[in-house]
Amino acid sequence: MSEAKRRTPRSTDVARHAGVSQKTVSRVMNGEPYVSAEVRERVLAAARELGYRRNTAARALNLGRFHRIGVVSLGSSLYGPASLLVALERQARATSYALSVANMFEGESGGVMSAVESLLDEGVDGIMLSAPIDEGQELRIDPDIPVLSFGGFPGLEGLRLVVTGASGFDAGRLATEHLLGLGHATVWHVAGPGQWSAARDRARGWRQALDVAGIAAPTPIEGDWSPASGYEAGRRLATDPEVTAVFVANDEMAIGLLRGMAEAGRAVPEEVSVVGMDDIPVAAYLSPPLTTMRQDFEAIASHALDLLIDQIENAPGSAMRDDLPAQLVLRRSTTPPRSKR
Amino acid sequence: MSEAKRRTPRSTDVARHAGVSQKTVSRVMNGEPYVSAEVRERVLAAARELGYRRNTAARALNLGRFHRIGVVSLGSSLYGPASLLVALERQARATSYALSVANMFEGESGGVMSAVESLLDEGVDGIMLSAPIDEGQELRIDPDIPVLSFGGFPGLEGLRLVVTGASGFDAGRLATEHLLGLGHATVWHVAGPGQWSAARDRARGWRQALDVAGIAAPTPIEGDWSPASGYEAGRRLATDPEVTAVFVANDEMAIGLLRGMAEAGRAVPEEVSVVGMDDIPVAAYLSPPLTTMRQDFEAIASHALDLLIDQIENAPGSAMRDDLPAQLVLRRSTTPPRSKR
DNA sequence: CACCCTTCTGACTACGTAGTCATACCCTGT
DNA sequence: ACAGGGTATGACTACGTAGTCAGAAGGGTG
Repeated sequence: MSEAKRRTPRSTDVARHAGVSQKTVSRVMNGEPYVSAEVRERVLAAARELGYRRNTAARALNLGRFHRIGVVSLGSSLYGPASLLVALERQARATSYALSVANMFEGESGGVMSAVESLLDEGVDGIMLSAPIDEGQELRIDPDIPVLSFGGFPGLEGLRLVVTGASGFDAGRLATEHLLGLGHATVWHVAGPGQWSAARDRARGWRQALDVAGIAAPTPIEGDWSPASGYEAGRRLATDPEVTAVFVANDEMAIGLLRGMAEAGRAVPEEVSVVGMDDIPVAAYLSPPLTTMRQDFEAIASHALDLLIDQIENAPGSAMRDDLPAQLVLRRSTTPPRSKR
Repeated sequence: MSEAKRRTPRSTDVARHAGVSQKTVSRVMNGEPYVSAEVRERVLAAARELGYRRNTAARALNLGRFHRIGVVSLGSSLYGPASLLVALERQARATSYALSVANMFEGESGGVMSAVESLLDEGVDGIMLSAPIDEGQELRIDPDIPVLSFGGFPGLEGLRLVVTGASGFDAGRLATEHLLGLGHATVWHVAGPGQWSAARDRARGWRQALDVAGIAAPTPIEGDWSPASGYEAGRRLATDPEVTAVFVANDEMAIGLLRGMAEAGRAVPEEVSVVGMDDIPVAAYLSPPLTTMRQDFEAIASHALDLLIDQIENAPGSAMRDDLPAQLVLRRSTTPPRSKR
């Protein structure tokens, strides 16, 4: 092998090696019909031998599509968004699409738009808003490019949009029903930030379960997903003896709340039952082990990818809305209230 | 604007609009010299007006570079790898490189290679092994493509490789020195899986601190990063009254260990001091709040990107090795042993 | 004033793939 | 034997950008 001439092989090299035309190589690589088994085999052998790999850039240029989906996620290691991202990447490999991630960072204004911009610069065919936040400003994206958002909010008008829920609504509902089913008179709620769709979904589910039971919903306390805010909420709720059951919108805040309760001398679950959300890996090893809601991120990711890819390849998009089921993971932080034991 | 004709504008459209040649538009977009201020301004205005965006595919095809770095990460939501990923994405935006992530999943054999393959198919210019695991098999990657690994292991030979550490060694050393400094006779270690460079780095740091102090290292217990494995380790260590200080290789395992100790009736920190690693967000809200080691992921990411980009653009690579400092976050899970109080 | 050098601009073309279209071949039925 | 339809292959070309090279315009020097 002449040292000087070595460079990454192209389809013409494979073609020469296999004694066919470049176009035939292209056909084989794309699995097109109308190639004889014998030629297909020869081409594949030549490709293998030369270590041929299709040039993505040339492909994209020719096809006018990049086969790439951009995900706007959150620049944090919150378990929910991080897990969704992992699931998305895994599911994406089963498709012909690659994934690009752009994070927004708290405190940076226009975080979503700057993330979206960087994705558009990369040339993505569709955009996914994985942790949609209402920044109070309109989202300006070319209406030709499909957008999938996990939850809607004002400012999305005029986009080629698909909205899907994750499992927030179902989770909120189930968690609340579980606590009411244990005999608690009502259920308090420590919510996520109101600008987050995910937070609003969970709160809606909670409220609906109370409504169905004919119970007036207490004022929810709004946290920021952090353990610190859960701790604050815990300190506050601990002072009210009426509080016997709390649904916390994520496990990180629930951990903070657990500690707040402990410091205030309120025993969990003896005096206060707590349900978290996400089933983070450490949830089972807290004191007490945390009852929580689990989302099936693989299913959510797969569903979202299907919807978005369908938008990219076919239909000229219309808004829709659906929600996937969540699952209760029963541990020791919930129990019937004193009065019912 | 005629409805039918609208499609994404190309540089020739901008050129026509601004009354210059396509090449001049290219010059302006790339910030090349030898363009008069007046023309530059006109071109930029035209580009803005038309919503022009360079076509990445055509650019990549022409340049022969994709300006994309592939990161092989772990398909889990372990705090460490997840945080590094976030930091990498953030730092990458300051460069001209985009990031692609491919996760490997435990239990899937050849996980690294299949992740690498999917990155190479995307056409990345360089590869980063973010959580390098020794799978016991050689890594077969084209020696032309630079690889940066956070820690070395056998099987990387023959690659165009740069090795850098994260902060594992320093963290292990500092954690152990802290515990010895409190007066503990020795320090036990709950390590991560031996195939992980990160786990080995931390163990090396721990062992080195003991060596320097002239203390024989107890046999480390190997976990798998999960709270469950930490719990097992905790139950085991709790039975040995000699154990008064433990350095745990990540916070998730430390949480499991805390619970294992609690269930066995061993008080932390009164009877056993515990140092974790990572400073996960909930660490401050555990019972007791966890003393732990913090890595500066932004610095690690930025350093790694610099090294890899340098490899891509310049030097024909040589192995090197360095390590960044870690920082002790002092909380309440560590205290001097009974004998010294 | 001729010359050269610097600054600025455009025409032409390569990059590697897949779409379009033309064509050659083979089998089946009459 | 021949028409007709499916099968198999190749020549040519477009995709949008930036590199190369040629050349025009302007300014300073001997």
